[in-house]
Amino acid sequence: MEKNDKLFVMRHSLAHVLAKALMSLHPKTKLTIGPPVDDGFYYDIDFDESILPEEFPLIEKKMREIINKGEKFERKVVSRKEAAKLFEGNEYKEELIRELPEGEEISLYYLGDDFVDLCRGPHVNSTRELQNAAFKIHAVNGAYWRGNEKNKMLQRVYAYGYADKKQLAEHIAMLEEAKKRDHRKLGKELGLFMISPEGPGFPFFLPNGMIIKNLLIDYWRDLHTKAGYVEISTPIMLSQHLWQTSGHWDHYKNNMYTTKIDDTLFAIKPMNCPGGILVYKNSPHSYRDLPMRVGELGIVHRHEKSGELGGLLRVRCFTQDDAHIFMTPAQIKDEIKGVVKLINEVYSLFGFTYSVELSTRPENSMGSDEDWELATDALKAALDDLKLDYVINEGDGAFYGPKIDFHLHDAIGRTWQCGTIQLDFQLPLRFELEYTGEDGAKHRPIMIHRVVYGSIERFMGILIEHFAGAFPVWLAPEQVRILPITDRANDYGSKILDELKALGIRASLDDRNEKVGYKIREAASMKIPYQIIVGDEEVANETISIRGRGNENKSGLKLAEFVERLLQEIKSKKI
RNA sequence: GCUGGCGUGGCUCAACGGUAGAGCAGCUGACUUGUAAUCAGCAGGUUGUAGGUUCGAUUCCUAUCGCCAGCUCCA
Repeated sequence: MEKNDKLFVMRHSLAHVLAKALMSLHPKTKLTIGPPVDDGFYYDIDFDESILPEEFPLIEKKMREIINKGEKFERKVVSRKEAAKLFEGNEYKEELIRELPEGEEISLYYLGDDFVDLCRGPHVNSTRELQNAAFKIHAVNGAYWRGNEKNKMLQRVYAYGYADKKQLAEHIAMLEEAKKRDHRKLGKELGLFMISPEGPGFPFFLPNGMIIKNLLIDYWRDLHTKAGYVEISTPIMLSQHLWQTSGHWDHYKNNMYTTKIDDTLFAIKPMNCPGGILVYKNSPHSYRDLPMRVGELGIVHRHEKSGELGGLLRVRCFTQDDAHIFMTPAQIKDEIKGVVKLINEVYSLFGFTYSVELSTRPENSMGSDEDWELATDALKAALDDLKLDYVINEGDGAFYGPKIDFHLHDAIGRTWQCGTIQLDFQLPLRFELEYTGEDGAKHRPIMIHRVVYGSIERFMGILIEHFAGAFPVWLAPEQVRILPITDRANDYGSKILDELKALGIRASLDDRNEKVGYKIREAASMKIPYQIIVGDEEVANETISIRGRGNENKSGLKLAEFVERLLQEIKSKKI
């Protein structure tokens, strides 16, 4: 949504209508801000009583009344003094006015003669232009003033907002559809994973989910071996001393689980890097060894706040498909490009669309300005070289360096950081890493921390929603199910099963005494890519009938023909 | 962690101050079936947990745990 385009202006105007409606229903409300968002608009208010969902229709009715009156939006430029006087007693607006840069015009927008808001605009001329607009208040949530958890929590009233009823209905229908592909629901239905109340945020992989996880890992290993990576494994728990050296103790302690062994404090690793660094330090290195690309499927634990957990997308224990690259400064750009290409290859394989963000230095960080600048520039240069579109996320980097993040979308359009490439000058310094250069002198290597999947858990969550549980054949926990029509075909089915299994195909035989319709229904609801149906006819002719996802229906096939096609699909990782 | 909502058998849902009900799944039996649910029977919960109010609580109140949405934070 472009700023100032029609939809944006409409939503923004509706936000003012919402504010006016809220003010008229609750005169003690203090208005703060109310911008348009991707699917509508919201308004943040400070009001002592809770706005409850029961009230939504009432608010909507009030909004409709305002719209039907055809009230005018009128812009008025005022002095700082006048603005301050007008909003006296509203500390939020006072703060906003105070922070407006000297010399900037302060504009107000009146809506009718009894409502005014501090606003840059633009707006429609009259609410008459909103006659066709369709909106629906759908939530009220807490939100900190200016997004800072130290500030007061306000009430954010959210509404969907579209140009007309049809578009609104489509959006709501889309959300309903999206619920069906929620990975938590599918994870349960398809037997992929579970999370027990005995371990909030600690996912269990069930047999079907484990098949997918292992396949993702197999693919990852293959890809990385080809890309010149080696693999290590480092301990899940290491001494406090190590985390003090790495800086995690100062910057990340609140998220770390610790335990005492004898008299020494240990921490369960929240990140794999310090372990990887100990491996690097285990032996001397020459410039000839660099770049060294060292991968690790590391299980990390982080104490995320309880309210932040959600399915597989945000957990407290996850497997990072991590790797650390140790290199010379001259190698930075090529290495970053190499990783970007790797990530792109993987995401393309699954048909994901993703967005790229470059995150810069956060407040609570370590290292010198020069290093940060150098690192940030190197990341930018690599992205520019590859001509990738990206947005800059100011202050969102890791405490040890800037990063490039790759964001994937879930079913309801939320984005989740998965892949990330982080450049790090700090840890090599703290751990005094070195290599011997061509000149015979010691030099300090630079590190890249990078993940492709991000975490296998989160990636799988996205994957489940992306495919709505209907995984590509190469990933499907069960690839083929054989359904005999009567028990006269059971032996034939069993023979087919043996042949498929011998080829490494994940197949099963449903020889229960049920009608074929029942078996089909069950196999289809498990989203199994192919069903082989065999009855008297197939037994007599030594053929098979297949049912593929997507209504494919063929009979009189030879098993060999089908197998050939199946193996091809698996090998090519067709989606 | 914060704000709001929710928490009934494996799953989906009903009842809502007066001894918890259905469908699916499960088990048993019958049926041998041709492309998305064959029929019958049986079994299964004291309503997240702990208190409280009440003659009586799944239903009301308090605390607590968990889940969901959003905020904050993050792979």
